[in-house]
Amino acid sequence: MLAILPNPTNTFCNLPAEKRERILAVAVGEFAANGYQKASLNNVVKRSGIAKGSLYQYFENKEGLFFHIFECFTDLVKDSANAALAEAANADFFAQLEAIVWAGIRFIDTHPDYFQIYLRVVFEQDVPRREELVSRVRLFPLEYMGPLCEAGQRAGAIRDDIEPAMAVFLVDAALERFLQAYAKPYLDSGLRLKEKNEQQLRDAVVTMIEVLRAALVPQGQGA
Amino acid sequence: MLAILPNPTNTFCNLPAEKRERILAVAVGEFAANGYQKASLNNVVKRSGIAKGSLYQYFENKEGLFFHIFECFTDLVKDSANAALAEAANADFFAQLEAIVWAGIRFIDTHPDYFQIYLRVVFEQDVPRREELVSRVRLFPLEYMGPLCEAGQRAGAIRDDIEPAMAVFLVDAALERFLQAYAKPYLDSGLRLKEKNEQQLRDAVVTMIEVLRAALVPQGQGA
DNA sequence: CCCTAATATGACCGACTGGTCATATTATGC
DNA sequence: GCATAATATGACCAGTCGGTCATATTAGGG
Repeated sequence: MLAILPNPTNTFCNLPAEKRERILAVAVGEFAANGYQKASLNNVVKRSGIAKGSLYQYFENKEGLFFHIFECFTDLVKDSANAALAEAANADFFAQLEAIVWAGIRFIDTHPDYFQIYLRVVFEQDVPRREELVSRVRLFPLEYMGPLCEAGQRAGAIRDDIEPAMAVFLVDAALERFLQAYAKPYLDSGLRLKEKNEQQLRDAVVTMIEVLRAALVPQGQGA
Repeated sequence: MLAILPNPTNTFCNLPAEKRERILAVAVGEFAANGYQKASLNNVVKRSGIAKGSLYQYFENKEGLFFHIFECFTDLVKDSANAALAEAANADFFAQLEAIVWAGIRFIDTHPDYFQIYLRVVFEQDVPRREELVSRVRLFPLEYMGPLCEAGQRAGAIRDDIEPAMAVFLVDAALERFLQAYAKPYLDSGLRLKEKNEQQLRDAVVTMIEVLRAALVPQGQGA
């Protein structure tokens, strides 16, 4: 399924860690700030203090650099989600959703530039192999949530009069938009997540999960 | 509140309608296909068969052209939403939501390029005065939905144990994402909206509204 | 018909882009 | 210490961009 992305050269991999990470950090910042097309390799080499030619000994071209960054991002996402789900493995469906939301919030706090790059990939058209990149990230929560919803329906925890796809859609929309709102205040429809303190944020998450539970639990079966 | 956007020149407004609309259509296509930054005015003049200098007699610069296009877009959106709400003025909250969704679907079918430009403005960082532009479009449904939710709570049609902001957030997230999914199949989490026929699409809309109703109606008060 | 004002034109500008390559520097094995 | 391979360098390239401007064309009023 997943086509292979070009790797950095050995020369890059053998670089001292400090230099390697400095270049990567500068490049991540540049792509986050400007998007794929407008990101300038001249800026990257200038700000990371290396020569233009060196960059082309580390990566095949602009795409190669970008794909490597995106691969780092997907690795970080997978680690983050797996850790969250491991902790909530035995909890019920909605508790697992809550764990996913918190993992997302922590991810955005820790790696805002990577999340910004992800948003750009999702919504810009001129990113090379965009749909393939998006699917690499989205496949994970979707493939996880689909079976979970179906299991919930079989167990009677989720109403069975709606398609599983619709349940997944609504949950996915709410969760993804919640994280977008957290990262981009002008998307939060008045929730003002970024102005909330820890406790208020916690309340907002709990409330959202509670409303989703009401939407998906069999009718007449209150919270 | 709303700062003034630069207008096209009189020269542009006095152009024969055919020529004016041809230029506009080409420019809309260019911005939709490439986003603000990568959109090429050289392409616009080439494809619309006018001289480079003429474009700069019609608009102050690239921003001026883009702002004019966005203003056309917001006018179309307002007309579309107002027409939908006028028809559903006396219906209940959820019927009005359904009308909004259908207006959105029709808008995307009729003006796919404009919708694409809107998505770009929302999720790209390098669009001039982006947040102001986004708020011009989002203000409308949000200012409309907020009071409607509060009225619903006072009338007992919407549960009053959640903040109105959270109700608005969830509804807005579901509706907006539904339209995004309709416009961009890789965002639809498996709903496969674009593969549905008219009747199946209608069912999907009804189901989504039904699920939202379950989420927001007072507990124990079934559909 | 002519003069003026409005409009149309495209060659041209400086800035910047992703990418190349001959050359310089450093590391390695003997 | 020397030859060879690996790495680092930045001047340079062709192409594109948004934007300008002197000049050509057209339109309108007297």
